[in-house]
Amino acid sequence: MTKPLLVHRTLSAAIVERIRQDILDGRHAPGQPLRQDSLAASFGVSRIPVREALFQLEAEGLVRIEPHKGAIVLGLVPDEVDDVFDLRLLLEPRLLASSLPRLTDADFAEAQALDATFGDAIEQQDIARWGELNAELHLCLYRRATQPRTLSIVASLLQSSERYTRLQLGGLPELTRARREHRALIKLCRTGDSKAACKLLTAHIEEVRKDLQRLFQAPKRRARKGRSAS
Amino acid sequence: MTKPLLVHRTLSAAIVERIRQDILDGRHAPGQPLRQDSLAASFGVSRIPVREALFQLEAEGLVRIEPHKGAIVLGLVPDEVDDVFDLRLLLEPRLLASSLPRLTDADFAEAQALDATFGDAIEQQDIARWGELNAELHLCLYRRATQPRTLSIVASLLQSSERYTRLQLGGLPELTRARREHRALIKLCRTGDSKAACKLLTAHIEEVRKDLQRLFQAPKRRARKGRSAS
DNA sequence: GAATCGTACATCGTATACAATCTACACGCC
DNA sequence: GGCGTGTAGATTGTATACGATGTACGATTC
Repeated sequence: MTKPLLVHRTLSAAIVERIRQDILDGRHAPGQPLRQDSLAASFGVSRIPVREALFQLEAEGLVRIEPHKGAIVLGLVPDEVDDVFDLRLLLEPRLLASSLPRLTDADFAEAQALDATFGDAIEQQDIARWGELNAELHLCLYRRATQPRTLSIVASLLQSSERYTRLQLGGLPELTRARREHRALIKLCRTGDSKAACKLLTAHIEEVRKDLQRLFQAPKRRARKGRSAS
Repeated sequence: MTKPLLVHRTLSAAIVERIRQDILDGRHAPGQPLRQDSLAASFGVSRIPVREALFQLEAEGLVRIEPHKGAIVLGLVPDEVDDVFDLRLLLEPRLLASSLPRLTDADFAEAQALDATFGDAIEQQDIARWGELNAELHLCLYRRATQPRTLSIVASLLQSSERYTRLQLGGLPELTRARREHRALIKLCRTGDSKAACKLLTAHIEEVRKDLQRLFQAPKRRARKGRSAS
């Protein structure tokens, strides 16, 4: 499996993951300060690896650190949601077009395996899992692209998306639709029809965005603290 | 001004800047390992702030850290140069179009001030300076855009560009042309003609890219170590 | 009573010390 | 001779300890 959990090379890396999950799952609310001492105590480690973890999370855009004051969890800004999905629509088809001709059978096999695991995660309601599986699946299809910078940007956009999409955790119909689209996408990629595949990919991302927009408008308002204009 | 220089809130932040400059200026060659001990000794500090600086530089894409092995300076991959400029061409006009209608007189004044400083830096051959001034100038024009994520991505792309363009340090004609284009761009932005401004911006970025391509082909080959396929 | 100052506490930043891991080279075995 | 093994040195990772900075709150002054 992709979750050995014990094979983190360093404590810092393990703690990054723990805190990241806690933020994504909402166990640390936006605006909430993350005290080094209390985190260190809760993990049973010293503050050093906690500090390094917080720095990494700041680079990922999940927290903001102010010198001598501490780290606070950043909130979800509606502007940013739009921006992230605009960027995905702009960049992912480009990546796919570049990567598709170079994809190997092994790549397709891996994509299908990820899709299968994705299906399992849906059945088991494993919310924490299907978000990252979705990201892995997308990245798997882009991996042969010759655009390393775009690739790393998209990886980070996918992770941000995960944070948003995790809000709609229960959405069974959306998930099964997403999976259907994934399977169709993989199939199309195998045929090598780049144009059609990009089109489908675009539609797929649009659908997810629409799901999210519906979610942002319909239910109760969410907190918007934790991020000032910079 | 935007260069307080002395008021780094922490040692880590100051060291980030020092090491970054050393890499950009080529004092640390690609592929070269950065030992925590020796860096700490050369700055007269302990390894803790050095470690934190290295983590930040990894997030910026200047070094790669392998657990228990250390940090090495990343090299310039030709693929990435293309990628970075493609992304700039894709994203910067979008930002400008969004920001332009909201730009204030103060913003324009600041842009012109930056341009003037840029001119001074050219005269004084202050290579370390004009790269970041160029970035500040571009960002100044984009600052009112409602796309926070794109903004931070472009900021990082501009910094990467700086690394490339710094190779051609001597290029007086390229620099004066760049400055001319900047002034024209600011003027156009003042008129509010978004379409024309974006067109000029695109041409401007294209020109810089061409300068760089010329540089990559003409002179001797550069080292390409320090980055493995990931 | 409002404002300023100052002190105590909480929290962060950095130095020092120790433990864990990696690398290189010598040794022994097949 | 090739190849695994093991040990010493180098380097990184983490814990503990101390100093610096920020914040809250009460005292003092006008």
